[in-house]
Amino acid sequence: MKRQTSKVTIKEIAKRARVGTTTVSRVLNDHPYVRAEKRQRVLAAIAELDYRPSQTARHLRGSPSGLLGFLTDDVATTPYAVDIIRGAQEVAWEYKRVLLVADSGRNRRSAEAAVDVFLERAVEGIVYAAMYHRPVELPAGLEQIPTVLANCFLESGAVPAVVPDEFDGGFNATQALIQAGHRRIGFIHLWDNPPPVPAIKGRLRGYQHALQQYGIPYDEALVRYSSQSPSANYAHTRSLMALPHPPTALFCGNDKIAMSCYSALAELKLRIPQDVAVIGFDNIVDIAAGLLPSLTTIQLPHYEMGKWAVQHLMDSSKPLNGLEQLPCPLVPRASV
Amino acid sequence: MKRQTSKVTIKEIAKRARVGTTTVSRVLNDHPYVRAEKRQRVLAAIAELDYRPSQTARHLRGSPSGLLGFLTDDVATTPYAVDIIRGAQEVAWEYKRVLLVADSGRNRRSAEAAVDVFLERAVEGIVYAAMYHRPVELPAGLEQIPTVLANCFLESGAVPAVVPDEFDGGFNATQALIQAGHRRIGFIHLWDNPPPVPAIKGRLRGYQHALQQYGIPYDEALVRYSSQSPSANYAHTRSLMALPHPPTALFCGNDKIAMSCYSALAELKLRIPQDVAVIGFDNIVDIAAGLLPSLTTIQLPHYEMGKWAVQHLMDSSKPLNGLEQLPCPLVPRASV
DNA sequence: ATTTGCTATGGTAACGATACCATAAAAGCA
DNA sequence: TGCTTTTATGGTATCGTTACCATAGCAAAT
Repeated sequence: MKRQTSKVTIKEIAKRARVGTTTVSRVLNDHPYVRAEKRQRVLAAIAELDYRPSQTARHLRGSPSGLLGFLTDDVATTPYAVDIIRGAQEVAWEYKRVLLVADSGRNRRSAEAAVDVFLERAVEGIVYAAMYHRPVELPAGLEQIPTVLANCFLESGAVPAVVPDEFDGGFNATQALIQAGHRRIGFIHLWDNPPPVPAIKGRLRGYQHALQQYGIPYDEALVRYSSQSPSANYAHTRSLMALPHPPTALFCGNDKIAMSCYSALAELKLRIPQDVAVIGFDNIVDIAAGLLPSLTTIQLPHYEMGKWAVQHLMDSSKPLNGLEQLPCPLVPRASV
Repeated sequence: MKRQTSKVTIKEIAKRARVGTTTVSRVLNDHPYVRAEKRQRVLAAIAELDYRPSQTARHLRGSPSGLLGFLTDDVATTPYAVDIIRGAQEVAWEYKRVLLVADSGRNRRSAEAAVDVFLERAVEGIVYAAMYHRPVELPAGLEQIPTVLANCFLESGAVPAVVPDEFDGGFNATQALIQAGHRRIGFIHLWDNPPPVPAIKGRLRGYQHALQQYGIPYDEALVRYSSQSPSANYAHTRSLMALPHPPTALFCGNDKIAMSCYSALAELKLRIPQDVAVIGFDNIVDIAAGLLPSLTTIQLPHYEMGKWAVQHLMDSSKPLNGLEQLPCPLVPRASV
């Protein structure tokens, strides 16, 4: 019934059930060749003593450790990036694996320390996740062990990676606006981070491609690059709407920009979506569902990337490199 | 130099350094009584073969496992609740412990399965964290092992727990408004979740206590209970401002409510903070820093709760129960 | 010169679980 | 009946590490 800090071993089970340790082991791993009656006795002893086999001993004996390392660079840029962990955890669980998480905080040395810890504990694989989509360098030590990158990638492509398909997201957003009848679509884009951030190029290309596909000429005048400051976004919105031939729809590079957009439009007495349609990016639910009217936006596949990464680790058929791009679907709400 | 999947053991180090395994072990754990010259040889061998001691073997031999379990109920209500993990991870790291995370998803059975997994791996303690502040029931199995609750608590108080001091938050918010010169302070409060949610009672009591302390009578007419829908919050704001003697400041039960508040006030042509001051709760940075003007709000101590929980687990001087309430400080921005 | 006590070193038995081997009883087959 | 499988069982070595024990050289103390 009530155990103290139970450290019951297989030997005690064996003694209590009046069998050998081997028989207990056989019951645990349901091997054949155990008489039903003895199996019962063993099971009873296990229940009575609340015994659990030690994973440590099993692993030492040769079983896989059942551990996966999850390493992240923190810097919570967008809050839902943690969904990567959720996804990873979920698939790991299906494979009866547990996640060991460490947060290296963007520091090279401490990332390598974390990898070391993982290696000492014989993790079967490592997911290295970035909190926003970007190129990374691989911490030393990761070559020794199956690794998958999530929400980041190596310039060399030498390690399998899964990232959002920014192009797809940009395309979906723009297409949604076009299909709602808009032909003049403003684009307030991000322009904060250093150059090689894929979100920048991908989303813009998606925008352009959608326009092209629907035969709408690309008009440089409708595009703005925004620092992340709300007032800048506000100003961009006003400048777009002050155009001689203003847009009837705005594609915002992320939901925060869209939020500033809303206030600018409100001040201009322009109704959403009747006068101007707005679409965001990222699906920060607190923002998107909290705005009035609620914001149609694009979902980043954080959860899916987490799942994909672990799935890829566990699949024996593992191509040792490659870049998987996951779709960024539309989340329709009321602003289009 | 380049190892394959290195499974180098202490024996190989011993052989290569021409010493006994005991000597290698002594070097690893820097025990005395190893001649400097041999120590060098051992160190060299370790470096050459890229050897790392197996934590598994160490643990089997009797060392502590170095593992802490982190169990969460998911349901990401407020996105920054993950900061609990960050805090926990950070302190765990200081104590040279690693976090094993599992996400039971609010399901009793799977929570217990997760506890089982933790127990099999001999975690030294478990943090059970809820994603919003609420009373919980303890999954079976947790009695067997040191446990700390974070952002949740047991009605019985039988297990140590750390939660936000909602009263403190409500007080700080209200006090900030009072100190800015406001005497009529509206309060749009949460009223969604089932009764015993501590955020409700605590924040209201904090509000009332601040009023009382500054000699302002509590006026029932200034308080609204809001479902979480944006339109309801919008309506509440308008109803408050339509009062014969309207408030000059609004305390919103969370940042989402504040966001709706902003649009209602904008429509009423009321400027923030000149005409009406607004304060939020939760410090959802994306919202609070994204609004125009940026939103003064209250910080929930997610990060601190994570730290406190692990700290409490690791401290040998551990009272086996009690409820720690962590302060919810003001985050001043531009809306007051 | 003998005893004591430090420094230095390596052999070996655990830790808990399982694979392998040996054994033996029971069952199938000639 | 004798012989081969099949079923059932437990002893033991092993995984990698460290604690314990034994041994031995050498210096200081008697």
